[in-house]
This record gives sequence, structure tokens and C-alpha cells, in this order.
Amino acid sequence: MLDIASSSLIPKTPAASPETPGGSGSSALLNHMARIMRLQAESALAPLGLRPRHLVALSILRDHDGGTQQTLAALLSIDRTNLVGLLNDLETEGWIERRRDTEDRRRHLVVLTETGSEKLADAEAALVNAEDHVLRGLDEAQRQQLQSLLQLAAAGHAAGHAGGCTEQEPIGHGSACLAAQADEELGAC
Amino acid sequence: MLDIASSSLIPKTPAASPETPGGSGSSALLNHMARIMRLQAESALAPLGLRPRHLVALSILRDHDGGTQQTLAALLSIDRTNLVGLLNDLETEGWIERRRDTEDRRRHLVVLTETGSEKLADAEAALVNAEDHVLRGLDEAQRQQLQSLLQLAAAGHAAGHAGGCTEQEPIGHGSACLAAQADEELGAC
DNA sequence: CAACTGCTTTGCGTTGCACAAACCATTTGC
DNA sequence: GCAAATGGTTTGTGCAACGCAAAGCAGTTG
Repeated sequence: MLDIASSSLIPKTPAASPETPGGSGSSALLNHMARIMRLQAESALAPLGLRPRHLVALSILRDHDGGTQQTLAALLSIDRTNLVGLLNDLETEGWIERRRDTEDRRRHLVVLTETGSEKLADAEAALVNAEDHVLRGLDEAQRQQLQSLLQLAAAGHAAGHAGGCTEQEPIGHGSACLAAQADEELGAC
Repeated sequence: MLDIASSSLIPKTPAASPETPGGSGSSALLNHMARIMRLQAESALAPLGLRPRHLVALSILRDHDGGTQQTLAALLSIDRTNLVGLLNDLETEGWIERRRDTEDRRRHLVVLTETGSEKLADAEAALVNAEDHVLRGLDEAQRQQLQSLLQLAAAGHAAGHAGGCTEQEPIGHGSACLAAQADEELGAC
């Protein structure tokens, strides 16, 4: 006999009880919602010549303008050889510039150009409908709340680089953090 | 001259103002945080023989047990040929079963097995540290809040399938939703 | 000046998909 | 009764987004 009660598309219980310490279940939910958002974002961004990974990089650059490639790779948690390719895309379009650090000419400082800032603003305007659609289960206040919490989490992650280990290393490895070292150097200048 | 003020890892301004209608900026933040979470999750899940996409599928199944493959594909927003491969993985491990629908023998109903429920619980226990680490910028109440908002968003997405178009189609296409059709059929039984 | 660092290029491999075509079993509608 | 449609499966191709390794160049450091 068909089990009707359990076959509805509407979830019957939350994945984790609200009182669960450490909030287990966030991982699956983040993955799931991010994937759905990305599918919508790809359609919205394609006419602008952007891909979601470009958007993420430009957003991070807006907040961390003028940092080194090392710190960017750490913030984005990607391999530096992949960062090079990503920045090549953005530079080719004129959205960023690599500027040689006068204090250490081995380094580039990566800055968002005016064109890049405008493109990012265009992209975010293009995404409003996509985000409204994907987040239609939330009201306006809840969307703001989600955004704020994600921003706090991202800031905590960035700050964690200043004080801890790289994301690529699983938790517990004690090696010095590249971003932390770079940040300390900048702080000392 | 090195621009110290703009080179810190700590973001200087939020990506979007809290009063921005539609909360633009969620897309980049979701992508970014999901990727960071996934990197940690992969390490935590590997000893259990799970990958993040397995975790997402098992989590969705816990909430939507006994649904058809069609509705699962719609919920997960993946192509049905990819769903077959994903379910083959889960079935091989004994975490799910495909049961023939006695009312329509073309269909399988996909159910989480007891082994699968246990494996999912194990996975979530393994992820507690990863989630604590990735979300260390949030306090306990904020993590619960984030989880609740993501669950609401996921529920809204699932409900949206009951009443609207598929995720694969960009917003605005008016074709009938497969999941909506399936859910209506189930509701009528 | 050797050793190290920041970045770049090239190459290889894996994962997670989308998409297409073809097929089988079953149901539906005329 | 049968053609058309449906649910699922298999095979194949291609692509994006990575990780990782090796090698090399320019520049800095001790």
C-alpha cells in the first residue's frame, strides 16, 4: 500500500532538532541550497559574461580590496594555481588589476577596478529575481537575517585565517596560516 | 605605497546593505560558505565512505521518504540519469532501497533503510566539528538560526515544486512541474 | 650567493554534473 | 487492441571546477 503520509514533498520534520548542539545538518543544507542557488545564478549571470565563481571572487575582492594573491587564495580556499587562472579571467575582462607591490616586487596586489565594481553591481541586480525565487520560503526579514548570518560566518572564516590554520588542512593541523602571516605582516607596516 | 587599511582580511563593509530589498548578495555568500563547508565535510565524511552529495541525498530522503525517483530528482534539481547513478551508489551500500510501486509498476519508491538512517546519524555526528569550525563566526543561537532559515528555505523550495516550475528552468517558464504533478497525484490517493 | 618566496605555466587526474540517444517495461487513452 | 506516453536505466560525450605536481622566473632574505 502506498505510504501517502511519508511521500509528500513537504518535509515532515526538520533534519535536526533546534536544540541540537553544534547545529548538525548545516552541511547538507548549505550544499543543497547553494546548488539550487547556483543553478539559478548561472542563468542570470550568463548574459553578463559571469560565472558563479567569478561572482564569488569579485564579492570577496570588494571586501578585501588590494590584498595579495596569497591572501586571496586563502580566503577563497583554492589552490594558488587555480587562483591564477581565475584572476586571469577577471583581468582579461578588465574587472580587476594586478598591481606590483612596491615593497616586495614578487607580489601582486589585486584590486577591483571601477569596471569591476560596476559589473558586480550589475550582477547583483541581475540576481535579485533568482534569489527571490530560491528563497521564496523566507519572508523579507528572514532573508535579511540569512544574509547577515552568512556574512558573519564569512567574516569569522576570514578572521579565522588571521588567527588559525588554512581551510585546506582539516581541523587540528597546527601549521602556520599563510593568511595569518600575511595579515600580521600588513599589520606591522 | 601599500594600502594597509584596505588590505586586511577582515571585511570592512558588508557585501550588501541590510536594507537592500531582495537581499542581493546571498548567492555569492551561499556559494562561498557552501564550498568551505564542503571542503571540511569531505575530510570528515571520507572515513565513513560518504561524499557530500551522498549526505545531501540521504538528508533529503529522511524528509521525503518513500517518494518516486522523479520527485527526488526534482527536489535535488538533478538530471534523472544522474539520480540513477547517485541512487545506485546509495543502494549498493545498503543505505536505501528501491521498492516497486504496486500501483504503477513503472515506478520505484525510494526508502531510507535502517542502515541508511544510522549512517546518516553517524555522518552528522562526524560533521559537528567541521560545522563548528566553519561557522565559528557565529554563536550557538546564530547557528541555530542559520539552520532554521536554511530549513525554511529548503522547505519553500520543496513546496515551490508542488506549486510551480522546475528549478532547471529559469524563472518564468510556465511548463508544468513534474514534482507538482506527482505531489498532486499522491494527494489524490 | 645560496636558499627561500611569490607567482606563473603546463600537465594530469578526479568529481559532479548536463545532455543526448537508445532501450525496456508499464500505463494510458482512443 | 494498439499507438503514444511515461518511469526508469544504460551508455556515451563533454564541460566546469577544482586538486596536485613539477618546473621555471623574478625577487627577497640571511
